[in-house]
Amino acid sequence: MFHIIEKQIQRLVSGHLTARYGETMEVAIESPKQSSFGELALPVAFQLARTLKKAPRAIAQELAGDLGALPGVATIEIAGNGYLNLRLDRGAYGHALLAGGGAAASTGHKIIVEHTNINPNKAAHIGHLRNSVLGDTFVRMLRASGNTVEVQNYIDNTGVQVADVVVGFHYLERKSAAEVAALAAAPRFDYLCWDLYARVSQYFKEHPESEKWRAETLHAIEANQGAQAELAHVVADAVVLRHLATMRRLDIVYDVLPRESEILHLQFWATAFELLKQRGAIYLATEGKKAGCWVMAGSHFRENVTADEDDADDSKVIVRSNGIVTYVGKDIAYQLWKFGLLGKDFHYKPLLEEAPGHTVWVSTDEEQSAGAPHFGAGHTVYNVIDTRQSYLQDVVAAGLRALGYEEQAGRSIHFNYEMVALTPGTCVELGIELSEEDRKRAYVEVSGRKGLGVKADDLIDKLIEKALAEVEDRNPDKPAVARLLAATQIATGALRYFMLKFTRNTVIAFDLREALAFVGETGPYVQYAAVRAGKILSKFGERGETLPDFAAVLTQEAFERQLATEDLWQTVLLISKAESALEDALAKGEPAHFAKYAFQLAQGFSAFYDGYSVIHEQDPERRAFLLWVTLYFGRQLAWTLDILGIPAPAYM
RNA sequence: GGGGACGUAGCUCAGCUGGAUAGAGCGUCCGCCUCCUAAGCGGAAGGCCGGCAGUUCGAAUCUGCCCGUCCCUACCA
Repeated sequence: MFHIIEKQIQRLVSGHLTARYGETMEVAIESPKQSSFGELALPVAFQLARTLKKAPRAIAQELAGDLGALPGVATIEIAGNGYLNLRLDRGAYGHALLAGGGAAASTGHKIIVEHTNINPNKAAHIGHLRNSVLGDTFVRMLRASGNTVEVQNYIDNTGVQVADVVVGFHYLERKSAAEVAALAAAPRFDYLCWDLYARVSQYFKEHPESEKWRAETLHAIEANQGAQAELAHVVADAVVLRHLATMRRLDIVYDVLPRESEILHLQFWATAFELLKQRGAIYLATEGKKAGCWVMAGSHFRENVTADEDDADDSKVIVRSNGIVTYVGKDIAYQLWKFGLLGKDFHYKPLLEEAPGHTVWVSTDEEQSAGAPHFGAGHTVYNVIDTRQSYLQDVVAAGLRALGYEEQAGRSIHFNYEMVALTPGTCVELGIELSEEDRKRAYVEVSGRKGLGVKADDLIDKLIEKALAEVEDRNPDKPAVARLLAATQIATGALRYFMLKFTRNTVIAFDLREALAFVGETGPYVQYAAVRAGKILSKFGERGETLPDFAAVLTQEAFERQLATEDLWQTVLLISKAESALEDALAKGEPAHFAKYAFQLAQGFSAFYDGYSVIHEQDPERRAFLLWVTLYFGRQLAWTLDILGIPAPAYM
């Protein structure tokens, strides 16, 4: 509701400025520093001061006089050096809230969000969790504001990481595809791969000559022939299913899994390669370290480098001298497909039903796409990828530009975020051994290669265990199944909120104690507010009472009387800002901002809960009003939690 | 060497395109459950916003320089 008023005033004031001063400008609207100053603050007088060469306060005075009555606004005051502070007409505002507002309008463009993208060669860890939670929440935010969104989870099933685990099974363990398939059928095959991957990495370090196994394996995989290729399929397919299962524990699902194997087998890369060569985006290096490689010149993706300054050292290898394309090359082909620019499409087959009525599809090279939605061909593409890969993302975007797709390159957005690292303290707590130098660092990077990290499923298990103990303690009378469900929901809420509370460019120094916290600024705190609101209403029902006819009792005059109480007005105002908070967070591209709003909303309700006894209230009008606030809060918080992907438990 | 991010309370972090007395959580200390679940609420202490200069009516926010931390700069991704 608040955002509607905000926009309306913005429009009216902006129109007035154009008419009065001939100034066209975006009218900024802020919240006053103190709530006692009103609900909206306009610093326009400051903005105008420059061009009009007048004191801000004088301009503010003029504006206050000229603007006249604004709809929904009770008073306009001049404050400070020239602020215009507006107070809303509380009665009218409350009454409008009761009547309800409109839904978000659809934009019509398809937005593609690519996230998760975990190499299918080991278990998911907390770093991957940040990616998935960030991506999934952003998707929910986009959808809640009316966008059509397609969620893609790119599977690099032919890359070096999968190859390394295949090396482990084939050369070190000497296992056949059938034997590995049997292992893969057991629970948590991804954990087994986690250890093997670390072992292989260590083996390569100690026996550099054995790295030829990796090259052989990569060749076999790319050619899709031989035992290693078969093993790669077994490993990658099984681990992908494990990743999907892990993410589903956090209510994260996908629409389609485009796989690198199809990028190769369906000649996506070959097509892109031809395009890149034809348009001179890449060239064959003939001398130096990169002789024999197809490279992209540094001037394409680096600023401040002119073509004649181009240094072979700055160039990026797209195709290795042994003929194998790099990840970046394949990603350029993939990006082209995402925008519908490649002139080719995958075939698709249903992989599994992730939720009732929701099927996740996977790319395939065999024609069997019956019933598949039309994937790809997006208008805007968000790539949720950690910030360390900025360089590679720049190369990919440069690839699009070099092919003449300037607009699409601009709408290909690297939704970057910082890594999750471990504090040395947490490593000690988890029994992870650290080197001398690592121990001195503020934090150490999670590394799959070193097997250094906290596995996602382990963390979720821990959270559920802790939540269950609390739930059992508080709800001994509830059935075990229901308690487990509540504990699982609390764990999900705690984890998702934890991953979201940091802004994207903050390195999360993962602290186990903080991640396991259920008090303070946490998911469970927010969930608890929802539980309490629900409890008020269920207790009310248990007493055999029925809700009043709000429209009849809560007239505009009644709202005016009730909202004259300052803290109640602040509570209602806060509840009405959910849509506004979403818009703000989307504009900033910062899910953390929306998570923060959820927390503030819960804080507001907790104070309300403490300060007012709803069902024991004697005055009928006040009681109806308090009930309405409770209902309104419940509705807005449910909407907010849903967008954050945080479930609302029945009790806690 | 080049590119980028960061430095705000004891700790972990928010602070929007400059704006009114710099915020939150944790931790510490003090209060609050015969009353809708205390995973809660109220209060207190705690800050030269890394440093210096500049831009201006006004700077945590913008610019430059310095100090410190981190990431990237692979024929890994």
